[in-house]
Amino acid sequence: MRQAPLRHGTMRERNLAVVLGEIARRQPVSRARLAEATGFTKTTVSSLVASLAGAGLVREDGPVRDGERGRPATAVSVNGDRVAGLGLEINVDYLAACVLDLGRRIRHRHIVAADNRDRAPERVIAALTGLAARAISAAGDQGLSVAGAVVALPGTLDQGGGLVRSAPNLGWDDVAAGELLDAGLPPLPLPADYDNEANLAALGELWFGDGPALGSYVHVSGEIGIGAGIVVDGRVFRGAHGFAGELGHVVVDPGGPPCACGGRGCLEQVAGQEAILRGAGMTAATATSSASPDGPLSALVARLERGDERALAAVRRAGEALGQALATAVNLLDPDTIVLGGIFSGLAPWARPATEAALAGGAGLVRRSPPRITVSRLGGDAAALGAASLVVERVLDDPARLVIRC
Amino acid sequence: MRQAPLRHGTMRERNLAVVLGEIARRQPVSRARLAEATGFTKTTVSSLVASLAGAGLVREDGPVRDGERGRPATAVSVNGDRVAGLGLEINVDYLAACVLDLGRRIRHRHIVAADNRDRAPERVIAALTGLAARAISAAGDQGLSVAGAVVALPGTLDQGGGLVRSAPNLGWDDVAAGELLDAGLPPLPLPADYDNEANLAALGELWFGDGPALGSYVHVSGEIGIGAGIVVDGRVFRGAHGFAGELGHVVVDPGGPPCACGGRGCLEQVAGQEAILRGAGMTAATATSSASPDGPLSALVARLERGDERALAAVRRAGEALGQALATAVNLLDPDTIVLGGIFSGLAPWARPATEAALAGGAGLVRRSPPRITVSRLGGDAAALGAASLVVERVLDDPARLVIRC
DNA sequence: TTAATTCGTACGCGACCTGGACTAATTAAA
DNA sequence: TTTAATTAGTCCAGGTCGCGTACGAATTAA
Repeated sequence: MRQAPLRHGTMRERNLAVVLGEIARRQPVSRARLAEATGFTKTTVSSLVASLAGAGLVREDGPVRDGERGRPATAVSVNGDRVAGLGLEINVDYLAACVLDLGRRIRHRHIVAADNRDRAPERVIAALTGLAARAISAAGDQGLSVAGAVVALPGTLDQGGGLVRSAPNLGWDDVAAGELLDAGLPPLPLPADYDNEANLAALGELWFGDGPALGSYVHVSGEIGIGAGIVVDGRVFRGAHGFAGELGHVVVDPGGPPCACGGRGCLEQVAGQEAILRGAGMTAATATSSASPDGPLSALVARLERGDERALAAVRRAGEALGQALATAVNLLDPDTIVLGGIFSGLAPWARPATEAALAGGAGLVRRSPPRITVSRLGGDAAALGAASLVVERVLDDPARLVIRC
Repeated sequence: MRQAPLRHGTMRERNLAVVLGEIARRQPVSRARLAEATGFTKTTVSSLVASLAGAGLVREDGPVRDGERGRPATAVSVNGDRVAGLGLEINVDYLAACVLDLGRRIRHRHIVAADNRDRAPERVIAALTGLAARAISAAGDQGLSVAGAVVALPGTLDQGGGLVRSAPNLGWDDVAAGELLDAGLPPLPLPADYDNEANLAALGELWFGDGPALGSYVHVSGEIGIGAGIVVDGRVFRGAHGFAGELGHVVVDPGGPPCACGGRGCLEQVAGQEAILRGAGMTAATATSSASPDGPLSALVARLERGDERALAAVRRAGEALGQALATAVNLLDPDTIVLGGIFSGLAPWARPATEAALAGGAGLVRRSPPRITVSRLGGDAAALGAASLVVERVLDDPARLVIRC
């Protein structure tokens, strides 16, 4: 890997990030403690903290009387009241926006139901930029300035960002979503960025679920299709072109039904939302005609709770197929943990035993124990949360860009 | 990811690596050109080059008269005559050692046939350290000093390095190979390191095959078992515990024969060397009794060349199964290229069409085109080459460790 | 021979971390 | 209440290292 030349300025930038990261990790912490933790001298820490405080990223909490003898320390912590990140999400049946302050507290959260299937990209994006504008002004009302935005899209993106190669569920092909959004969003200190919904939902899990304790993990995020976000050491694994993690097209039944991707028996054909509903004897019509406000899925859950045998069998079958696919993923990716998100978090009580059994059967030899399985507690806008988190993480990872400005 | 504090010394270390890397990339190159390429001033480049030259890593080639007007440049290039890397390999039926100079030229290469199945680890390692000692003295005879060693082992290793969790084909379980080797190898400037044979063979491909043009790739390295080395941006992807890339246990036939890993229809059971031989009607006895010196595989190849229908069908079936498994790997890992190594490089003429067909059928939707397929041209000691390359790469990546010493 | 051009080095400057001395604020002991 | 001990944070001199400009060296073109 080609390394970048280092000069004094870069050194300072990195060290700002080091200290800010340590502050975030230890929250109220004295300069002296920071000096110990980082190995810098107290002088250096003071200078770095002063720069960070000047940018409003860090705040002095006043002296702390901790009972120890000696001069009391002045605690330093991340300033959650000045800088924020904006997360946006376009999905098949809703739009979402979410503002997170630097302490990763949710300051604004707005989900709008909207049927975006086959709607013109321009109109969808216009609606989203409207949401974004409201979010930014809501942030401003709380004294927060939005440092940047990340947008979650339900499709495969071009590596660089803005170009949506194909979002089958939206009916989009080669849509320059990045350009449209850049034009519609107000200018922000950090450039806007775009990523796959599955990847960002996975990151959401990192910051709002079990956190860094997850280690390396695969986050399954199925809605209509089935995707997976692969996170290794806190970073999303994207592969060479950003298409990694297409769990939905892992073959679990070589003789199974044909899939739009050209294969047969892809996981999506067996464990996708439509397949489950079909298996449970619920046509799309049955499902939508039911009085459930949250879509066809809650109707299914209702049947499961009632003990409907057909529904239970369909979900068990889906769980088993998911476990088979995950066994493959475990053999290839070796994660610590599997996180069940998307529809599978809601179906976990019924699907999980089958998933675990299939997983244990298929990934045994090499690793002595299969990975832990966790169920996501995040709601539908996990990707928007993850997107906003990513902005926050970027600021914490490279605060220099804001230090110069502010 | 936690970043390390940066001080002046670290800055210098990195910049040494930057300049050395640029020199390696542009081979005979003037200080002025280096200054342009890196963005450093000429002064800084001169200083860094002087340090590198002092350690014997870099050499002045004398003035170059290039026809341009102005003072002629003095070309600087990597000094291949002072520092070398040692690669070692333990495999089921041979031991190998290989010395590479900093220019990645092979200076010594030695393969010894040895049946290491169920031989005591101590004896195998004693034989290997003997090979290593001979390699180091051969290097010394050429004026080279060996900077470090990397050892390739055919099994799953503990993340940290030395501990072999399980090497089923050797019959090893929880063998502290690292400690045994550290005791037997002479002390070298860089600490010895250990890695899976599949990972190192994949790296060998990077430096001796099609090179960095491969981008991100999956290198299939089947001998008895089937493994894969995953390389992304020039680095091996190891997963959370170093067990990533277990392609051999991807399920390609859910109802297929049981595997030692607990699953059914693992790729290894369908496309492993034994399965192919069995499918071709060659018992282990037939194969070994045949007069082929290079093991059962060349007997198989002989039959294939003769047009033996049973052999052809078995290899086609294996190729197809491999393609199915690779389709899954492509969906999850999104590589640029697939490299067929191990037994599959020899069988490629017969297996490849089936592999390509299965791959194209199973990984279509998301990526518009399946990845390129390449056949490795490296021999059996690919892993030893990769291991030695890794030492060289470490020196080039962080020359500071040698600059201080020498 | 002179001008133009390019290469590499010398020397002073500035950025930034280091280290020890110093001041500040508190607790424990006298 | 005073004094010693302890801990926090700042100040200032010092060192490392990259930057920039100037300059000498070596060559080609005029």
